[in-house]
Amino acid sequence: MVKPGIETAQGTSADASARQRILEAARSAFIRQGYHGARMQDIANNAGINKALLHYYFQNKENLFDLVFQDAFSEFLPRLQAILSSKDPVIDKIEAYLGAHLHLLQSRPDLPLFILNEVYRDPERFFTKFMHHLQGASPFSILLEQIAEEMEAGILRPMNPRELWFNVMSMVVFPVIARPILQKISATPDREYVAILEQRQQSLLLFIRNAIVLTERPAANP
Amino acid sequence: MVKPGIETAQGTSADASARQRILEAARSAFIRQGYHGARMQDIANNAGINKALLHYYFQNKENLFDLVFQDAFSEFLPRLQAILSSKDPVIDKIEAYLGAHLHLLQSRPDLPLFILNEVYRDPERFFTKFMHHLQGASPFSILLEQIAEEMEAGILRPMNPRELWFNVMSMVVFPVIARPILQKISATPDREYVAILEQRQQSLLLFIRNAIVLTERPAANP
DNA sequence: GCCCACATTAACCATATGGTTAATATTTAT
DNA sequence: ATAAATATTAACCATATGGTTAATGTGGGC
Repeated sequence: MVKPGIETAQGTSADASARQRILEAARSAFIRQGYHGARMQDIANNAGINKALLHYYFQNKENLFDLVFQDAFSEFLPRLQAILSSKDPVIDKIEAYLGAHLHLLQSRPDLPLFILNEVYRDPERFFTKFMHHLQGASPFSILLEQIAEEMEAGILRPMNPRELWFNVMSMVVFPVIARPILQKISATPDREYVAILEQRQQSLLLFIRNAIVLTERPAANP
Repeated sequence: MVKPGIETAQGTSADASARQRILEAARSAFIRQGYHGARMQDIANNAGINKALLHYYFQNKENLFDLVFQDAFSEFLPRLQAILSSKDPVIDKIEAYLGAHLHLLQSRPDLPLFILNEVYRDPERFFTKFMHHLQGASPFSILLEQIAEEMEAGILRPMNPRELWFNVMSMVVFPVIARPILQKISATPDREYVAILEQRQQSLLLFIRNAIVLTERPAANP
């Protein structure tokens, strides 16, 4: 009856099934109900196992949550950093970013709110536990410099580089997390909202390009 | 010992003090911790009263929450609707909207996440309980038509009117609710982030104008 | 066949939590 | 002054909740 140590990786193939089912149930619960809203009992039920087995594998709620969160979070930040680390011009990076992040959001639309809530629940904890690796000359700092350079070179309209990037991220993420409200107040049918999200890479790129590119201004779509 | 009926308004002036303190403590608790995270005991303590008095005035947690939420929500939606109902050109409406919403967010930066979470907690409940009044030819539908008209008139670049509006709202709200993350990954000092938010009405208007206005394209700031 | 490590469970436990009761203050109207 | 109405409290209560214990299964190596 020796308990496994603090969980870090997948575990052996033998326990993959139960352990995996627990993790999936936990993910679903935490993402949909938040940390406080999620119930260990529900997670156990949905995983088809006893509640004690939860603690056998994952010690306690917080630990289980951390694993789920770590998983979700690492699905988002590293991908973006990879894109931003290329040598392409800013507008190309933006295009790549739009594709990548919008694609991710298509399959995991609930991740952003999940992450935001955890940040607000305990900012200190979040930064020390999940963002400790992010510091120094991160891809973002590099991108900001690159934006500034292209502005001086007359390629991009002058503005605060940070704001430019905030704008881009905002337009990518917000329509997904605020979908229920936006859809309601704009009286948009489900189908049209889906259609908008699906072709958003193009329309957003156009919007952004018009907003920021100085030379070679393309007209709108036909 | 007659209990008050379901709470609707302020109550008499006599009980304003205790009742008001409770409401403020509740608002603080719910907004910061969410519905599930907030504790009735904490609310009572912070209001400096007994827990039983909570139920004397507000029956139960859900009811208390609803009052707080109703309050918060009505601080946001009606204001916007008022702005959108004017007869001004789209770009002017956008400017007014930017000013109003950014100003509101300056003083209540935690409202959006609060609202979003409630929507996700129980969408049905949210729509039936708090958005029942919103239907038919709402200010938003009218705005969308107006946008479409100005596009046909060659004033605005052609695009999906809904998307245009989603973009505007996104860029207003998201940098506020995602501030902790955005600030961290972009390594922005507190002071600069505040500065950005404070002058955002101008920079955003410029950004949006460049993105959507066809004729009379102003250059960037000097 | 049997030991041993791992997996799984039923039954518990302590506490937190939303909510109630019945009694006591305090204010208000007459 | 006094009675009615309102405000406020201490003590409870039922249940939900995260977590533990001790026993039982179960599969593989020898």
